[in-house]
Amino acid sequence: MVEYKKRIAIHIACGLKLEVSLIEGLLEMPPTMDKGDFSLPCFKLAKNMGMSPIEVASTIAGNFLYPDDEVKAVALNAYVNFFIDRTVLTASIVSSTIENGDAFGSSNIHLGDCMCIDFSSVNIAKPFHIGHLSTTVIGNALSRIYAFLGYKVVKINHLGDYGTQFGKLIVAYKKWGDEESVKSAGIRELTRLYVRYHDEAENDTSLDDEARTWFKRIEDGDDEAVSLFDWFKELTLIEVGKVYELLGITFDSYAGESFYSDMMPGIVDELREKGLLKLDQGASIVDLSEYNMPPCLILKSDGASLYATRDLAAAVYRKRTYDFNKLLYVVAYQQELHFKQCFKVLELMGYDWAKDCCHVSYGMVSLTEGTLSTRKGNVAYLMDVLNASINKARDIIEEKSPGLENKEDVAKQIGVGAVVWGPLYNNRIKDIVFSLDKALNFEGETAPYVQYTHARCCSVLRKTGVSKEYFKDIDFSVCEDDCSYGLVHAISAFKGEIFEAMKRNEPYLVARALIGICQSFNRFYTEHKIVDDSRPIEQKARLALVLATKTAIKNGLYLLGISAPEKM
RNA sequence: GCGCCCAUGGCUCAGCUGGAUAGAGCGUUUGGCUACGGACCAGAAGGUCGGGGGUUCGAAUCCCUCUGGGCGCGCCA
Repeated sequence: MVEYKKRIAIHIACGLKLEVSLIEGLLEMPPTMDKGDFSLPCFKLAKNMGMSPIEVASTIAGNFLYPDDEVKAVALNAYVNFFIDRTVLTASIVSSTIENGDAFGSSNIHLGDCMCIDFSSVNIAKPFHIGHLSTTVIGNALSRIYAFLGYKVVKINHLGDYGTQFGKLIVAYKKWGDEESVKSAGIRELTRLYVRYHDEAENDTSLDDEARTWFKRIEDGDDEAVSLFDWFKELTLIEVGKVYELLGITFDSYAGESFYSDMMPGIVDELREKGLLKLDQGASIVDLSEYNMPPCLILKSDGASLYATRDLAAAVYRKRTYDFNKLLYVVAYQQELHFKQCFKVLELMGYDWAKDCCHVSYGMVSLTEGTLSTRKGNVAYLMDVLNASINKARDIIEEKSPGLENKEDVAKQIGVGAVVWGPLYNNRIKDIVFSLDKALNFEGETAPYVQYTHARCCSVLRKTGVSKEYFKDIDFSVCEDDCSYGLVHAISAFKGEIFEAMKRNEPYLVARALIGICQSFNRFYTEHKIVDDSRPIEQKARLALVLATKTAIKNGLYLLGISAPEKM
């Protein structure tokens, strides 16, 4: 498709003696299929050539010649519409899809490049709730998309395992908790303790002093403090590990905030040596007023490091360790200023790779009851949501496919897919008001719909039992109808959307491309009889289309981190 | 107060560097299983693209302004 655009542009440009790139930039996708595969609006050219747009269009169309008549030009008002030979294009796209199989849509243009991605970043002793869903699934999808385009990807779970909050937790545990309850209820018990701490601390300020002391003891390596903290950390990792396993997500590194704590003095020294550090109201800052930003706080007046200090240390460490070409932070938009400041400081430190750092921000998640808050106990645990969805999937399977052999696995694949779909289907920046009903929707533009379409393709292919050998010498001229050709277009668009998704760090482009393929396919499916022994030519061509569709859907779901069951 | 972001049918959202009648899904409504999976498909109703200016042959898209909402703005992360 892209190749055709280029070639069409060359033919036009040569005829008019103009730059190819100019014409290529003007070529666009027509709004409807009856206007062809590409179109050229002639308004701008008309200005250059001193003719009316309509005259230009008919001139270009009249002079347009393409070898073997493979592409035809038709003038329509001020536009020239180009029609590619449907049989030729279908053959090219379908056969390349089938040949490439699992690699269809992939590329090696970024081979040798490295991308580090900081996402999910769970907090120790806090539950994995729906507020973490976006960073987790968007980060996972981007990891796969980049890897698909050749990148070596390093997935980092930047654990929130540092701060006074852990002192608070220890205080709460020692006052109101016990080993047994924590062992049996895990994070939920820790959360209960944490919430209680905040309730009690409202009337008792001495608690905060105790908390600070306990945190200091963690930092100083005090045995009791450290072993409690390590225990909480272990419990957390076991529990979130269950969610990651269900989601099929793995990490290459769990280096969290505490991991960088001993690198902090080095960063502070470096900032000082480079003359960036300034004392202000007792705190050490990097002044960014010149760049129209508030100062970046490096050290508190008591000398303790801050959030930004650790992120600077982490970035430097990652560059040194992985030598990335790109470092993505999948973090909510609330922290936009923080990252802008960090990246600017890195730049001022003389690191030209600061330009490779990118904050991939996304919208806030709230419940209909209001903002999520662990402290206020207003949470929806991700595991609960996933289980509700899996249960629903199981019920539907019992009803519709009682004979399915691996029901439980499939219920998980579909249930998880439905929940994960939400943040992957819309522009990242949109805020989300979480609704269980919507998360558990299995109809329309949803993951189960895509999975269903995939299973349908598999079913047809299974029924005919054809092998790879069967797909030779296919006559695609029987697939020239709008419905079939629309499907070909949808499959063809998929490849480009993967690239665009990487460029914009927007997985939803892949998800939307998938929906497009599914809608076209289901239309095709109801309009055409695919399996038909009496018409072997049609059957072969259509089955090839089915196989190509299946391949594209499978790869697309993979990129989004969603399973593609063959039966459901 | 300053800065960033958002605003498209009842709801949730697409709309590529400005281009041909603004597209989907949900919901509402009318139809379609004696072909290969109805978790599906076809049709209908429903939009002054938040308001107002401007640039342009052409604006949902770019600029200005107003309104409404979200987020951020020094010792939390």
